[in-house]
Amino acid sequence: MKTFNELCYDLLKQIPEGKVVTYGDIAHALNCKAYQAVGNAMANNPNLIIVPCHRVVKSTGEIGQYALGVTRKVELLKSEGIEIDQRKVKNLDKYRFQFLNSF
DNA sequence: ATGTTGACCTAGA
DNA sequence: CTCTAGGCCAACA
Repeated sequence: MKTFNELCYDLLKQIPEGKVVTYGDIAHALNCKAYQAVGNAMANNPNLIIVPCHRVVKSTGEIGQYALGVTRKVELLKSEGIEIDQRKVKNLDKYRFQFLNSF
């Protein structure tokens, strides 16, 4: 049994380019409400290259945080074609990626 | 086993 | 819209 964090990384790896998700979405995909645990998984940041942690934002549309800094996170998101207003995602629902089967 | 922490969420004022 | 308070879950010391 992989840890909750590993599951989070798996889900993140499923996120395609130009798509973003919220911490709550990841938790919901795991049929749980461990929003904080998801954030903790990102904070652990085991594999920043393999896991696109930069595609995870808050439910309010704010960027949240990033290991390399919020600025770098915004740059990456904008590089993927996502419209961002300084520090908030404009059409979050438009770029929202919905996980299919988490089981 | 208990307590603290964290890249959070929701609701109420 | 902004601010405050409570809750929620897993990982770690």
